[in-house]
Amino acid sequence: MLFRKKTSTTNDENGCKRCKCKKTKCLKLSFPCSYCDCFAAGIHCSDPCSCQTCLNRQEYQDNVLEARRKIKSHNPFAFLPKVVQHTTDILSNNMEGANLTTPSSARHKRGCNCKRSMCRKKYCDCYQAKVGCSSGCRCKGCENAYGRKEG
DNA sequence: GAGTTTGAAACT
DNA sequence: CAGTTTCAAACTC
Ligand SMILES: [Zn+2]
Ligand SMILES: [Zn+2]
Ligand SMILES: [Zn+2]
Ligand SMILES: [Zn+2]
Ligand SMILES: [Zn+2]
Ligand SMILES: [Zn+2]
Repeated sequence: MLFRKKTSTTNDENGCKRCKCKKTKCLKLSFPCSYCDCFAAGIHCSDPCSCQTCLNRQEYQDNVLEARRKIKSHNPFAFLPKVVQHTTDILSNNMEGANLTTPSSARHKRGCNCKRSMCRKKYCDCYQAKVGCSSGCRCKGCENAYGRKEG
């Protein structure tokens, strides 16, 4: 087993996320889209990351924790260490539970809101997760290959 | 690799 | 809560 060349931009199977953040210092959330995936995953940036002025590192854990606290203050579910909850609908495509979701579904992730991609590309969180869209989605013209939203 | 498109996080 | 801004990833070339 030699080191594999990482030509792909997707995360490695080992958990490396390989972000490329520039303005957020890797201290903002992301599910996978938007902002830093490393920070959202609760891990520090690693070698393969191409981020600039990264603060998501052990040396700056003070900043990391501060950023986490700030986000948690608004979203208690945002960064719980152990995502024991049903992580949502989006991964299971079922919303009957529908309880919890305290403030405003907090970590939200309840469904996509695609307008132009028609849920046919990874811009759509549902498609990225390989699940069909559900009633929780507000997509328009849904064409999710894993299942269209009812309607 | 540079440039465009996209939708969610963050902000107001 | 809704509208706008900001942002990095997905995508295209
Ligand atoms: Zn980052
Ligand atoms: Zn990173
Ligand atoms: Zn980083
Ligand atoms: Zn979608
Ligand atoms: Zn969806
Ligand atoms: Zn959809």
